Amino acid sequence: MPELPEVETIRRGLMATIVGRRIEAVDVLWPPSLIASQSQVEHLLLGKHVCGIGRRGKLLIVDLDGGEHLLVHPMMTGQLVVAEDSGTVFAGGHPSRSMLDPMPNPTTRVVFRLDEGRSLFFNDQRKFGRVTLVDDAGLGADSFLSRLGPEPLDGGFTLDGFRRQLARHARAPVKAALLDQTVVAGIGNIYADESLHLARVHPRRLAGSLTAAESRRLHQTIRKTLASAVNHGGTSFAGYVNAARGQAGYLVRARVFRRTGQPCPVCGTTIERIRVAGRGTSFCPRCQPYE
DNA sequence: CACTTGACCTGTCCGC
DNA sequence: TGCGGACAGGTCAAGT
Repeated sequence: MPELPEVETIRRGLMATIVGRRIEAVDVLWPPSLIASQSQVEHLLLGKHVCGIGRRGKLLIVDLDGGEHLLVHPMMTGQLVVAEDSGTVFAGGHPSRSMLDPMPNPTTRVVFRLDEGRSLFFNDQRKFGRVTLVDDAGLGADSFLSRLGPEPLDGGFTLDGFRRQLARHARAPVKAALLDQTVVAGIGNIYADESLHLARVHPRRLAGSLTAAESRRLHQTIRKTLASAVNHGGTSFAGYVNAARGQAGYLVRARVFRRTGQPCPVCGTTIERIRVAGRGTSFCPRCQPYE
């Protein structure tokens, strides 16, 4: 469930805690989590310094000197935790367990031992997440990275471009289009529902059926919703603790996500839950009428 | 090409 | 109490 705001929050945490550190050892506890051969780990990873942390959509990019990069996709339950030998926890991500548990914990898949007594733990309860080692060329040619749509909080996410993408998916539910990472990068189930509610658009409306005003509203609410979530440190769930900022703050502000059966904050109508594009979907039947 | 569905996982919750 | 099944969700492969 880490979407753009959660990954951006992780990125900021890692900027403050592992940039400049050297990788001294890599412990692979569950091999499928790390897409890199033993030889690559030994020759391309060990001894390298972390020189920057980037992000593209929901993908975190750890830059190493020597032109190598670790692409981290948390998928649903992946988290990155930085801890010191003393036990101090510095940064986190979406949790499946409390990040204050001792590291490694039973969900730990890969451990990057760093200098100065620090370690970066990749934990992933459901084993869907991946850490992939690529070089500069691989960064550009990566099939996933190169196909991503624009960053929604950058100038490249224009209204005209968004409308063209909606037209391309004219016969799909608009929510399916929002979840398509080639349309716009970084939106997942939470912020799709939140953006659609704020824009007063029913999630099952066909993308090609939106009026000019509706697509303009949706373009705006995507940016507004994501920016707000980034400012609040992303959406947290039970057990999530970010040592730098405390509990991440967006969930209590959610308007429809995980609020099935509760009153809509705008009109008081009961929030309903339906299935759209294979995903659980919450919406307000009054604010977001199908017609 | 556009769009939908199932597989991948595992912890949790539900009904019997 | 225990068990089977549904559910959660991001991406990709395979299907219509």
